[in-house]
Amino acid sequence: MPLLMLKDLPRYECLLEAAREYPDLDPSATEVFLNLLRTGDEAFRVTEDHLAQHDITHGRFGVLMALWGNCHREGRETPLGPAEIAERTGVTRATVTGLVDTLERAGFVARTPHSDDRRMTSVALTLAGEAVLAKILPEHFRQMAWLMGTLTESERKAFVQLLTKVMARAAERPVAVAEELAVAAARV
Amino acid sequence: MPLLMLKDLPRYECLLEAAREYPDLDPSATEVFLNLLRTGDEAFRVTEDHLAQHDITHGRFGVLMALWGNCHREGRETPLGPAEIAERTGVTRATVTGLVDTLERAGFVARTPHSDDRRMTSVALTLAGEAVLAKILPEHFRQMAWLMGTLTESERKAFVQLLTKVMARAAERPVAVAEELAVAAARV
DNA sequence: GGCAGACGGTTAGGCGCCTAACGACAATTG
DNA sequence: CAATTGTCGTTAGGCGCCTAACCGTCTGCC
Repeated sequence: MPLLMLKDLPRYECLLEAAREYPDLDPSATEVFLNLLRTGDEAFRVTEDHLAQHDITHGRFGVLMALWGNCHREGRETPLGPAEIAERTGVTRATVTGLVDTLERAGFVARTPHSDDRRMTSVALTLAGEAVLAKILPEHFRQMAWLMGTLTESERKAFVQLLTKVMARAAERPVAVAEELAVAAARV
Repeated sequence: MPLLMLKDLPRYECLLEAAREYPDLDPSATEVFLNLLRTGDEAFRVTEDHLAQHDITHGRFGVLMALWGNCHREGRETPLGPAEIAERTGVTRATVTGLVDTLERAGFVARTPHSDDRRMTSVALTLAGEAVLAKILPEHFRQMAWLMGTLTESERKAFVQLLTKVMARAAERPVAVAEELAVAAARV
């Protein structure tokens, strides 16, 4: 998350006070929200710092992981097109173009034209790309394990359930936004 | 989070399988990590979309909120300098310069030179800035309340505790990174 | 067969964020 | 009082990400 969050989250009393002026403010919901974004950002930066040591950004890492195989090389050699990579990593095709440019310049991936469909291009890991992944991944996994090291297995399970609930809620957003836009349009 | 996350998180069986090849991979830790980043990103985007309707980005919003008062206007009129804003919002001073530029162009904040110390500049909300906040905040609060609406009070409490634990762990990161860099330096 | 439309990848332009470096000023020191 | 050191805000340059628009290519339908 390229983000930006209030460094010192507001104390709960401050939320309670603000709630008196803004009846829409739900103190406990706000607290969860702020902590969620803040923690996500913090976790993000932990891995970001590590990846940076290998000149890899999260964007580039996402591309490499997508090429590495979604469920760990389902078909062994699975070259993907930029559109497919964009789909799997959740960025736009335009962004993938830039990321692949950088990775290709670094020698970690290679573009090869598709024989059947001349619109398409295949992107595949090079040996250097596999090598850098082999170098990065163990430490990357250790980072995640260390970060969650204070949580017991049952805590982790509960954590994932809570996150999943919120994620499901957020996924309904398009509907809410559509309604909102409709309301906004009606107001004009 | 400017981010980028695997759109479809890997299934747990895939993590188990990958763990066989990479002993450092802790499946449950990885699962929590991925869900955390993904959910944080999703929540981030929910508010991002709403703010965008008012031509406000998260960066700009952070500046406005910082000016609005950390614990909701502690001293009523509290003009801040860019350095202070950067400190509170967690971005660099250079970034604040750009954000304030944009906000000033939009008429939401105003810069005034400091009388005592001529290095310093004060940034304060204008009336238009307060107005746009008054327009945005109610809906913003509603978004957060809606997003957490599926969670009970006790779930929220547990959630915050889990997030806090991970955040505390992440805060230890500088130490770990320092050690790592020392190791890397020793290797050369 | 021919043409409209859909789809692939890229380009152009913009914003947020960063680091590194600058010029102006203030505070500290000999 | 002069020189160093530190701080403040800004600038310059880079990357990731976006949207909008662009070409080249394939495809479906008549």
